[in-house]
Amino acid sequence: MPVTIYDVAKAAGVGISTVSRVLNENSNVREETRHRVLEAIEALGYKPNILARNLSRSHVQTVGVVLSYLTSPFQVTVLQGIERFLAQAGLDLTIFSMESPKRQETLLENLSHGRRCDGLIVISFTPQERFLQRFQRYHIPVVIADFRDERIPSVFVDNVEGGYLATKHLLGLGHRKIGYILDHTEPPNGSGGNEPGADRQRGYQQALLEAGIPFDPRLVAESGLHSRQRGAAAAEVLLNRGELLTAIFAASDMIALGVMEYARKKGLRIPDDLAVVGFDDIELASFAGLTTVRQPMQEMGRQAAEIVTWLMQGEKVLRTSCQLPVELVVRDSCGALALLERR
Amino acid sequence: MPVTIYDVAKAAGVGISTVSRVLNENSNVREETRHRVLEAIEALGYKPNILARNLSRSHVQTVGVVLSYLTSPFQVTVLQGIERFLAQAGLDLTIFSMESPKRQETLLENLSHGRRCDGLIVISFTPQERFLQRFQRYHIPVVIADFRDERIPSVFVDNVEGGYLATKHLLGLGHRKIGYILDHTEPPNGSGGNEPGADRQRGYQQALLEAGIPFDPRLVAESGLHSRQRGAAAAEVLLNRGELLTAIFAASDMIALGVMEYARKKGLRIPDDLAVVGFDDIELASFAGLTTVRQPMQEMGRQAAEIVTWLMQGEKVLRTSCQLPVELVVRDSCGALALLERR
DNA sequence: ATCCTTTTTGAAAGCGCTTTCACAGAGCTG
DNA sequence: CAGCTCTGTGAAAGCGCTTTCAAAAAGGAT
Repeated sequence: MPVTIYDVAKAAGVGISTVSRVLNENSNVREETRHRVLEAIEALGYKPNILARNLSRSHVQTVGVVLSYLTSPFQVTVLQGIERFLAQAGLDLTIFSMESPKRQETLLENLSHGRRCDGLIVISFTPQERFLQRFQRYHIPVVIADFRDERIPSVFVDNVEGGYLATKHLLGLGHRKIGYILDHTEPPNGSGGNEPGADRQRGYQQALLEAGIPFDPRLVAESGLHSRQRGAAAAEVLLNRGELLTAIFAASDMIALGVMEYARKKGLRIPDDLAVVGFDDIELASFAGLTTVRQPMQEMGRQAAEIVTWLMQGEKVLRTSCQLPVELVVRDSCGALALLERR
Repeated sequence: MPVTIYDVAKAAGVGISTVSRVLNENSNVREETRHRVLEAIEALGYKPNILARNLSRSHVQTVGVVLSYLTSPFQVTVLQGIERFLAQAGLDLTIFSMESPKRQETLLENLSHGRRCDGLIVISFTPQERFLQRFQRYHIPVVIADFRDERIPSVFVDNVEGGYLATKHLLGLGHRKIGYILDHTEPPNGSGGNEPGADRQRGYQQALLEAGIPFDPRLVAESGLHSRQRGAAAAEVLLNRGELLTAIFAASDMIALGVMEYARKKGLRIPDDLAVVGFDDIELASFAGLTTVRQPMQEMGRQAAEIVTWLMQGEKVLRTSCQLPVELVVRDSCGALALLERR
C-alpha cells in the first residue's frame, strides 16, 4: 500500500540506487535523470520510510535527554533550550525522567544498550563510569548540562562565582549572620563530578572569608531536594538552631521560595526580618520578587545540544566544555532596592 | 563487532527463527531449547538491535507528544503524567513543541508522514482534519488532552462546571461586578473543538444568570496567551474600562498571577481591593495563595497516555473520551478564608 | 509397530532503505 | 581509431530482525 523506493524507481524508469542517490543529494546523477526521479517522487507522493533508513544507516535521528525531575523548573527550562536547538536541527528529542536514583540505574542500563538515541544530554548529574564506557563503545556521545565533569563535554556556570556574588551582596547590605541552604553535598549515587551546591558553598565561604567572618557550619543546612517543601523544612531547621540569622542564601530558587514560605508562616517579614537570595532565576523568582543569581538556563541547553550534535557528526570538538556566565539579579527579597531608594 | 541474532543461533546450535521465538516469548519452543538459547544470549551478552526490530515490525515503540509551549506549567504537568505512564509501559516519549501556529503546520506535516511515533498525544488543541486523516491512514492513533473533540478520543475536564464553581464562589462572597479574562475564544488556527476558555466563560455566565446578574461583555477581556505578562496587560485593560470590578476570574493561574502582579503594582490589595481566582492549580498557585479551580493535570496526561497505548495495540476503545473532575481550591486571594475566620 | 496429530524447528523470504561494485558509455589523448 | 579515464547507472548485497512455510521430531492411539 505505501509507496516505496521501488515504485518510484519503476515510475521514473531507473534503478533504486539512482532514486536513493537523488534522495540523498548524492552527486553523480545526470540533471535530466534527477529531474525524472523528482517528478516521480512528486507524482506518487513518496516519502522515504524512516525505519528502513534508520536500520540501513544505523542511527535514529534522535537525541535523548535524561533529567531527574520533570517537575523542576530549572531542568525544564534547560530542556526548552535543548528542544529549540534540536527542532531546528531536524532531530527528534526523547526524554527520560529518572525520578529516583534507582530508576536512574535501570534507565541508563537500558539506554546504554540498544541504540535508542544517537546522542545523549544529561542534566545535573554524571552517569557512572560503566555507563559512560558503554556509550562510548556504541559511539553515542554524551554531554552534561549543569554539571562539570572533566571526563565528558559539559556546559555549566561558575557556581563558585555565583555563590560569591550572592553572599557578597548580602554582606554589602550589612548582613553578618548569613545562612546557606544547599540541596546536597554528595550526589545520591556518588558518581563524581562537581556538585553545584557544593561549589556555591565554596563561593559563599570565600565571600565570608574576605569579609573576615569565620565560617560557621551551623549556618548551613541541606534540603536534599530542590523543592519548596524541603526548602521550608531546611529553613525551619536553620532558623531554630539558636543562631540569629538575618539572611539566607539558598542554592536554588525553589529552596528560597520554601524559605520565604516558612518565614511568612512564622510571621517573619521579608526582607525586613529576613533577607533571602536564591539561585537560577526561574520564572517564579520574578513573581516572588526574589533576588537571585541568574544562570542562562536556556542557553545552557542550547549549548549542550549544539555540542552533542557536533559530536554525533563525528567532529572532534576541541572546546569540550563550556562555562557560561552568572549574574546577580536584584529584586526585593533583600531590601537592597529599598535601601537604595532610601538614599 | 556487535553480536547479532546469528551469533546467538550459532552458539546455541539452532536457527535464528528459534532465537527470535524465545526472544519474543513465542510459545512452541521446547523447554530445553529455550534454555540453550537463553544461555547463549547470556554468554554473548546479546541485545536485539532495536532498529532492525522496528523495521521488521514497522513500529517505533514511541509516542509523540505535541504541545504548544514547554514554558506552560500546565502543559508540562500534563506531560509529566504522560511520561510516568509511558515509562512504566516501556514506551519512549518524544516531544514536539510548536511555539507558533505556523510551526504547528510544518510540524504536523512532517509528523504525519514518516512513522516517527506509533501514537500521538496532542495537548490543548485539535489538529486540522487533513492531518487527522493522514494519521488515520497510517494507523497512528491520536488522542487529545485538555480539549474536547467529538472526532477523536479526548480527555478533558468539565470547563463549564469549573467556570461556574469559580464564579459561584465569588458570588457567594458578595461580589457582583466580576470580570473574566480568558486566553482566546477561537483557537489561533481555527480547527474546531471546544475551547476551554470559552467553556469556562459559559460557566461564568451561567452562574451570573442564576444570581440574576446580567452578563456584561465589557467585563470580559482576552489575554491571548497564558502568561503573566499577558494576564497583567488584560487586567489593565479590564480595570481601566471604567467599570468598578471587585473580582476577576481568570481562565488560568498564569493569567491570574499576572492580574495579581498588576494589582500589586497599582497598589490594589488582594483580596481586600480585588479578589482573584484562577484555573488549573499549578504549583505556583499554592505559593501565591491563589484560590483556583483545580484540574487533575497529571491524571489527564496519564489517561491520555493509557488510551493511546490501548489504541496502539489495536484495541477498540469504547470509552473514547473521558471527563475528569474539577475542584475549587480555596486559598486567600478572595478573602474567603478571612471571611470564614471572622465568623 | 504403524499411522495420524501435534509440536518444534530451520530455511528462506521479506521489511525498505543505503552502499558497494562492476559495467556501459562518454570524453580524451596520442 | 585504439586505449584510457571518467561519469552515470543498475544489480545485488547488506542492515538485523520477524514471520511464513514446510519439513522433522515427538506423541498418541490403535
